[in-house]
Amino acid sequence: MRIGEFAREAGVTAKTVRFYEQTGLLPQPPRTAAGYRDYAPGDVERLRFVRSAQAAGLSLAEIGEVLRLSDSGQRPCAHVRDILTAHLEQVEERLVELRDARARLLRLAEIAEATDPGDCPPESVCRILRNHAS
Amino acid sequence: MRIGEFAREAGVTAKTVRFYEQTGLLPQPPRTAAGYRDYAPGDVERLRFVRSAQAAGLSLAEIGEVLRLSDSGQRPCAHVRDILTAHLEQVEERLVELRDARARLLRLAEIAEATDPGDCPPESVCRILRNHAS
DNA sequence: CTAGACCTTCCCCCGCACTGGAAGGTCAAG
DNA sequence: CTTGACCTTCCAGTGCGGGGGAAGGTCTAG
Repeated sequence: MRIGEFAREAGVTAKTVRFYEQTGLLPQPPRTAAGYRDYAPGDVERLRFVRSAQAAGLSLAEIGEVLRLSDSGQRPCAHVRDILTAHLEQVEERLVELRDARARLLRLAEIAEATDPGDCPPESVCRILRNHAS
Repeated sequence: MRIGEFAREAGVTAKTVRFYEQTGLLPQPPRTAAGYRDYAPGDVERLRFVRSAQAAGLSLAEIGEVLRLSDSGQRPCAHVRDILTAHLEQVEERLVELRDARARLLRLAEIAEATDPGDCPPESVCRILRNHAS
């Protein structure tokens, strides 16, 4: 199986596969006589794992840690649990920030509705956006 | 007023001020005989405007558009409203994504709780993270 | 035999908003 | 006179996850 088909099987590009190999997420596969990468059908699972871990919000570095643990024969379960917990906290924090941002934007939109361009003193850039930094 | 004080007045660094000048957000100020940037006290308002607009979620590019409109004598109100509306939509979308991500993480955490390392077949990397991409 | 689809390595580039550091000039206080 | 705080320009790097494209080799169908 050459790199194009291998990549398609997991829904990524050949570029991405080479990149993952370069960063150590995928091992270097054997090569054909012509120098082409030659993957076994079963190799796709590891690539798919990378994608689902990514979909769960893990960074490539974190995925690399999990893979290295697994490759060294350990069960990465505990480490995975830690990572998931940390990510959950980050997501919660980000949700709070985003809700704040939404509240700010709604407040500004309200001000924008109530603002007549004629009211704006010409010396300021934009009344709507002013002085709401706090 | 030299750049350090000017920057402090708005809560940024001198580096940032130079960067804003370089990207066209701030005009080039006059220089002293020694080549130092020389700001008038009133110049701080524009810098503060940049920071509050940024706090409202606008990118520097968007802030630049608003400033250019304002500098050309136009009222940027309508444009500002458009930008705010677009940002509100982006924030809503992002909130949906994050809520999905949280749900995924909670599901995975549940699986992690219920998983005994002994149950994991050695040939897969990590059962917790597998096959939950959808 | 040739077109075109695929593969290789290589190096640089994207966005975003800065930040770090080198090498040098300037100014006020002690 | 020296120290140290400040300023100047210029170049390069950060993090993240790849993407663009050149220059060249290989394979397969018609």
